[in-house]
Amino acid sequence: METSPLKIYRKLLKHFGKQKWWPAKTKFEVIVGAILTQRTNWINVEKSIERLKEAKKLSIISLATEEKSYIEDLIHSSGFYKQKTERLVLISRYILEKYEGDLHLFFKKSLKEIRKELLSLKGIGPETADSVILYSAEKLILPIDAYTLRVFMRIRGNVGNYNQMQRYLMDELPKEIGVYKEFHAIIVKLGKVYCKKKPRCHLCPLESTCKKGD
DNA sequence: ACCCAGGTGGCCC
DNA sequence: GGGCCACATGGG
Repeated sequence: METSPLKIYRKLLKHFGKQKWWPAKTKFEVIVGAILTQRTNWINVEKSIERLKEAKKLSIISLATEEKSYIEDLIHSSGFYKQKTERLVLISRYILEKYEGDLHLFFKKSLKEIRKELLSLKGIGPETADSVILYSAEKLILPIDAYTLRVFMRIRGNVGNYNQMQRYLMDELPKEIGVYKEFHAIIVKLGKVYCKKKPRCHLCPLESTCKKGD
């Protein structure tokens, strides 16, 4: 029975194949998706992103200046649409005002600085910040989501809080952006397919290591 | 009619 | 530090 994160990662890779995250065309689209998907099914997020694109509002300048009620309408399908509109507008205005609307300028800063600035924005918590840093800024940090905590809880028992889980996994995994990107994506894939409330452990690739139940 | 989804902030102790 | 709640839609 092997429970090391790297072994688990390899097993999941073999089972599911590469996920090739993040599904977005631009760095800014990653940020928008990261905010919209907070506690929300990705299908609903895709609809919002499509609507933003059709309306030609998927840009820093548009989201920073557009009427909020209009953005609320465009992202309606993602739920929590008032909060999320606030969050999209806030980060868009931040990048516009502090970095001339140029994400590359923002991402030239150090990982620590970027993380600190993202976390200072209301509505950007650790997972959203780390997702933006990994998939948009493409720097070395591993986002921890509910699935990650659940999966490792089932395999190892108590896993601690966000920071402890993150430290543990980043310490165990090869320090490569590509690995981190795939690892996070494939854990989400596992969570979507198998680790629902009713575990289907007999089909799960981690069956032998899973303690079953939470 | 429930339950959940690629969280976060506010409040409480 | 952790526990609980509001935030809201759409699919199973």
